[in-house]
Amino acid sequence: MSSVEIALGTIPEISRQRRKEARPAELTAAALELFVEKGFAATRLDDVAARAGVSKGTLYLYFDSKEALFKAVILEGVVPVLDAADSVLQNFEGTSAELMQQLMELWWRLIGSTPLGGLPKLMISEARNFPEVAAYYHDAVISRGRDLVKRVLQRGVDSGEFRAIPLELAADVLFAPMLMLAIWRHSLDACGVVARDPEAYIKTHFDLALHGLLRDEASMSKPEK
Amino acid sequence: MSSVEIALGTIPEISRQRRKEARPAELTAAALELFVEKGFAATRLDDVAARAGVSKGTLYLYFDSKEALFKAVILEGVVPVLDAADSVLQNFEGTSAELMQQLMELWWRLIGSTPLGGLPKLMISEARNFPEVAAYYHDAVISRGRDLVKRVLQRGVDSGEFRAIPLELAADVLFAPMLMLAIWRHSLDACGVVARDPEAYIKTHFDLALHGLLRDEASMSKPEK
DNA sequence: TTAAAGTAACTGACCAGTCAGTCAGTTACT
DNA sequence: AGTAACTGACTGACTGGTCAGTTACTTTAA
Repeated sequence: MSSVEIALGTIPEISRQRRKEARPAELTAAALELFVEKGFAATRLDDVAARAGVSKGTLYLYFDSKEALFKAVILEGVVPVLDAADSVLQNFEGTSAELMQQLMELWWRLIGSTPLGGLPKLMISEARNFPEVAAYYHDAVISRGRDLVKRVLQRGVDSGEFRAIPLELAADVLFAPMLMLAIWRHSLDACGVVARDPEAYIKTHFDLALHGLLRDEASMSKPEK
Repeated sequence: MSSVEIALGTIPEISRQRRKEARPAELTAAALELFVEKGFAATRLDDVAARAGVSKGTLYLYFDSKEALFKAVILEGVVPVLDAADSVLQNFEGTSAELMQQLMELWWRLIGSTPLGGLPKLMISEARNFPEVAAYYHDAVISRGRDLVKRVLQRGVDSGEFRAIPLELAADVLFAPMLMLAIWRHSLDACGVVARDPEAYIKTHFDLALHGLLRDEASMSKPEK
């Protein structure tokens, strides 16, 4: 009966006032985890609330509907970080290859390896069920990210470091392995399959992106031997 | 009242006997489309049945449960094609670069651009909800596909055409852009966003995979100018 | 200092709609 | 006449969303 000794929350020593400010973020964090794990439709709001340490009723104090919660998860997850990359690009001094490596590692550290790394999987899974959110995500994240990569490539081409390649297409091609790394992590890798080592994967990707597979260009034009 | 003039199926002129054989495939085809579009949980069996031109009751004559239908969709989609690639590899005469290009185009023609191209998205979305199916898919498709790519790479390395690279990682990295191409097609590309041109995308990927970004290797060691 | 009144945050039982799964009955073929 | 294929109304479990009631804290006043 007495609920005194049952179910102490994880962070009980905070006043309700202060907690109110933290609640939306706690709820969206819980929702992100569960949406990524189970998908939007298969996630129960009771579970989201429970994981955030509140009841379902409380969830509805902060979000009007399940769909509103979904949108909040995306919008909140979208805001940060992309600016950080922007300023790295602006102020960078070294070669474009180095810049590229830096950005790849930055992305993995700040997004890929964090809970935010689940967003690509989530957005891919649900895009067709939430076209407006998908459109927003496309404009706010994908276009911007692609632009960033394109600018790095352009920088390399301008300096003569990179070959001339179709920027738009190359940007997508070069970012795909990073996306897949994050996606694996939240899908098949999460069910017992032996996962890749992210560092080594990124290193290999970077190496291939720069040098390609061929041993040397000469052997292409000259007959072998 | 009379259902005579309502809702003629698409292929009405076939006897029930003969239809019975085709039903499972018709149902899994309809289910694949809807699972890929909406996800497993959000897909209604009434809709699957309707799209296949039957009632829900009929669906249950062929599949025991929604989950059984899901498994059938995956298992059926998995069986074909991979063998075709195998034999191409065995009998190929040209350079490994040519072989790689052939296989990439083959994959896109037979899988990526067909309804089967939805499987990666579906499997990624649902892997954690169906770990056993994911494990099967991993063994039957992913491992085998990865092996195939590894063998192509090995062939190139052995002949001196390719540099020595970590096979396992490189295989994943090089296949990622192809997977993403198929995934885009069934997620964000399907909601109004301007889609890439697959041919051009694959061409760029192939070019980058072979030659990399750098203009020439020499410029790496020598100072520029 | 304490107690009473006030209020914002929170709860969980409940309701209404949905959908996987069933089965008695119908239809088309032999 | 017999039967295999098929139908669609039905049910029971589940879950998104609501709201009357409870709890934890603050303010007022004696």
